[in-house]
Amino acid sequence: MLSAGLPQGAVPKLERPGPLRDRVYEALLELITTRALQPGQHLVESELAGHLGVSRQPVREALQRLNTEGWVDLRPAQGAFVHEPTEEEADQLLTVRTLLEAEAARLAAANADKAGVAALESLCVEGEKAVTADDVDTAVALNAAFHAKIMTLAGNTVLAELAAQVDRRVRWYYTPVARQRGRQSWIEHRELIAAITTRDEQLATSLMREHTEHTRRSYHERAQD
Amino acid sequence: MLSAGLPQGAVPKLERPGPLRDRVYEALLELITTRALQPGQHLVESELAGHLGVSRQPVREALQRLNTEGWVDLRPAQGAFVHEPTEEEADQLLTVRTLLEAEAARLAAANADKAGVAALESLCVEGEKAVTADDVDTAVALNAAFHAKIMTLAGNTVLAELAAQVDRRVRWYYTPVARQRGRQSWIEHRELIAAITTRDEQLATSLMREHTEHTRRSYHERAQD
DNA sequence: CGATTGTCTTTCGTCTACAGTCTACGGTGC
DNA sequence: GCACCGTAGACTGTAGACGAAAGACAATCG
Repeated sequence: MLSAGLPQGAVPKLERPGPLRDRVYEALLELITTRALQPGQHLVESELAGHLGVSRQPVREALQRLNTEGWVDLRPAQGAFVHEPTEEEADQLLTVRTLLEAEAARLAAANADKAGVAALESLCVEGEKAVTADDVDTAVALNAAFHAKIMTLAGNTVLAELAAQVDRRVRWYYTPVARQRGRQSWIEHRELIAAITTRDEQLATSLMREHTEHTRRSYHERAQD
Repeated sequence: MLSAGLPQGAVPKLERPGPLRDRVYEALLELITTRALQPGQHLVESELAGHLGVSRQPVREALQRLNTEGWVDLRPAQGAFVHEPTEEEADQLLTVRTLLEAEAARLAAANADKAGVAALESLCVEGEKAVTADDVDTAVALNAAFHAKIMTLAGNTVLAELAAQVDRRVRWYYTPVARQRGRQSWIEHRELIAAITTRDEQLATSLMREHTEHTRRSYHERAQD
């Protein structure tokens, strides 16, 4: 017996660094979403490589992935540029997000079990707490977690992956808005939980649709300021 | 004036080879969709590189892109393997496709102009011709073109890009089915055109939803054989 | 006879080097 | 003074080489 004296599952699995390109990818994505790298900025491979302490190759691979996912534009023989969101694109992206999220809500209503609903409620409570405490960062994170949980409950992997990508970009475009729309958002979440609990697919769908549409409206109102 | 004696837009744009990785990408995608590379097969970089007459680098970049789009699985420190579709995944993918296509139909109904409808009708006529002539390959191609045209008419770039990816994978999974379901498919297309012409968004949505659902049903019936 | 360990091959992950191409700037002619 | 051309610099695109990890197989020990 090899596993004789070992503390069951507590073996840390020998945390491997994992492919370098992935870490570069995450680092760059972080830099982009936090606006450290601004839209339109020219990303020079050798610069990034030097700055991150790696070679150009992993940087290239990360940039290519970012390109396919719409974060950077890769102009041939010229290099990578941080994608510049347009009004139109943001709107289209939100349309798609509404679609995906609404479907997820429907599937979640169809599939959710007690444990799932309990998890949602727990997140909701935490979220309301964060809003009350004016802890915006936590509130935003919990909001993302809430939507992610619904995706999980929907049980559709393909849908989840697409939604994850779209969601992240939407959050990028709409960060200023998301930070405003705190309390109302969690009220709508509660209604959604109720619909899921009672297995009302129709209601869950339309609630989620309304919910994301509210975000769109907030954005356009804000844009007029 | 530089463009003085030039035949307007007939300048061949100086056909540049374009990034090598893209051509490798297309080549590999072709090989995968045509089953020349079978699901589960181990793709060795150096082999592919030698076979295509290029270095390993462009092959790597193409593989990474194929990975993010779900065509191959990239196991760390082990290499690329052609993705193996599962029943469950095919079903989930079709669910998403239904969503996206239905939304596209709705938007197309809202936006389509005379020229657009005319183009759809033209494709429909061609498609029916191909079916009558038992020209399956052409019929399949025209079917894809029809759906792509609807996407264009919808005018949502983001939606179109997602749908293009999902569609291609669905076609991969369901090729055996798609080749069966010829004539009925084009009848449904005609109904859809009618709905778009009359700007009936509701009808267009539900028709498209039914249309893709029929494909799912065909698949499951066939799976029972 | 079975399990384990050591080695060996294969293949990936990363780095370095070189050639092609685009951009920008300065000089020259009108 | 303005426009055009030529040159230089910088960056990307591609190729080749080296080190490292994973899997397979055989030899060895209990």
